[in-house]
Amino acid sequence: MKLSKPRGTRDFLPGEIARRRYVENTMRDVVIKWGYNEVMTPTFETLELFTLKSGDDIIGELYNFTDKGGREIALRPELTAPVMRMYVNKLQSKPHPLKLFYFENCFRYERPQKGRFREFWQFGTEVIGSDKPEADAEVIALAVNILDSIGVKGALHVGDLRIIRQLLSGLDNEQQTKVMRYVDKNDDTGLDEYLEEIEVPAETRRNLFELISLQGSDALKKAREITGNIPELDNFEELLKLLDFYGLDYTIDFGIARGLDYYTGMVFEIYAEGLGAQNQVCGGGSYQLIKLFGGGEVPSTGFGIGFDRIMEVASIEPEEPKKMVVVSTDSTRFEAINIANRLREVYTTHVDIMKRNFKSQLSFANMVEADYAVIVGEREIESGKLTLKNMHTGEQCSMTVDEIINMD
RNA sequence: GCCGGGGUAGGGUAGCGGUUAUCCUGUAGCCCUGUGGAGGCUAUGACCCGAGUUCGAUUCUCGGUCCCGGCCCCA
Repeated sequence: MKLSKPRGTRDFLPGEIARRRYVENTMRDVVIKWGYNEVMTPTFETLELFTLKSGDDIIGELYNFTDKGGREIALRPELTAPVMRMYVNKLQSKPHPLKLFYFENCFRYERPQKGRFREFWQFGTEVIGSDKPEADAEVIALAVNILDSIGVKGALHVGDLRIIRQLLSGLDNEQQTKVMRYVDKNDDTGLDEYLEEIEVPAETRRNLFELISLQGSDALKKAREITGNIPELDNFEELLKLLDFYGLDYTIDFGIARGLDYYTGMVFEIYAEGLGAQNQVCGGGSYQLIKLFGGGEVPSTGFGIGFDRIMEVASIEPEEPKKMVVVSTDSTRFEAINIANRLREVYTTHVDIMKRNFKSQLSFANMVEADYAVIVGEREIESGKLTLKNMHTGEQCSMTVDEIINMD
């Protein structure tokens, strides 16, 4: 009987995982250069960590279970909450800003489809301790930089929830959240009905609809016409100046709500082409979670990149190291092992472990697309010079092991 | 959670109410223990699962499951 893997999970075969590691390492190099430090949190956490910010509704999307000690546990669906929990537990007394990054697998009980799996990988960063536009701008620039480094071009959309919130300041928190939810879903009809239901004045309603439809270059100006000169807009304008300075192309978009999440200020999303319905490859913003988790009033800002989606559109390929196959005869098998070990100082090297004959070993070299076959026969052992066969051209020459190791 | 389309060896496929289930490819071995890519031979290996209809189901029906795509939500 054949076993199958659970739904929404994947096996990564040799070539794929090599590509994934290469892209991962490229991204890693970028964030490290920007001064971010990697952190790692547990694969599972207490269920409460995730329900605290999102409510019990989120349980439907979680892999959760009761452990043998009766504890309610969930596999992490994302990493911002765990990292914030870790911060509150361990990092509050470190110098700020704290600049952290992570690359981990996450789990969500959802219907799998293109670019969506039940186990998926997120690459993300969190900056803790600054609510200044400089921090927001750096985080956005970093996200774009990372995508650039792996050859992904995306459309960057930037907004700020404080402006909508300002407009809705007459509503209580729960009502605001509900409004944001409709905005996030682009459900204009539902939104209108809800605003009607909670008796929002007609003018506010009009303004809200206008604000969330604002997109593009004159959006800021128009927003000012709607809300007046509020400090939130000054702040946003400062952010945009910084983004200009970073040389980023962006679209102002007050329609980004990320309403189900915990964002409170700047929000941004990056969309890539060629991914169908799941075209959002990066999402982030600034938020307040630390107080909720028992820490101080510390602002933070960050983003998550959907690594699996990135892999669909990343356009960089790893460089293969030179590959050698040591070919021996029955009488030189032991010497072949020694020689392979020497070659491994520099090259990826195979030696026969199937007791194959000479010809088959050469055939194997061909199959694995080796660059060179290093022939170790009795003649070579006697003369001390090995036969180096270039598998691409078929040319052969005699060289010592040391010469082969140093040939580049 | 909702709506479509699918599932035959490792990969790609043909077929059909009764076949030894087709072909290509892959892999392993041999022809061939000192020179790869070709060829020949051999081996390997499949009807997603369950129930129903039927004398008989891989084929028809239903349910499940998994994959693919869309909605929703997100990454």
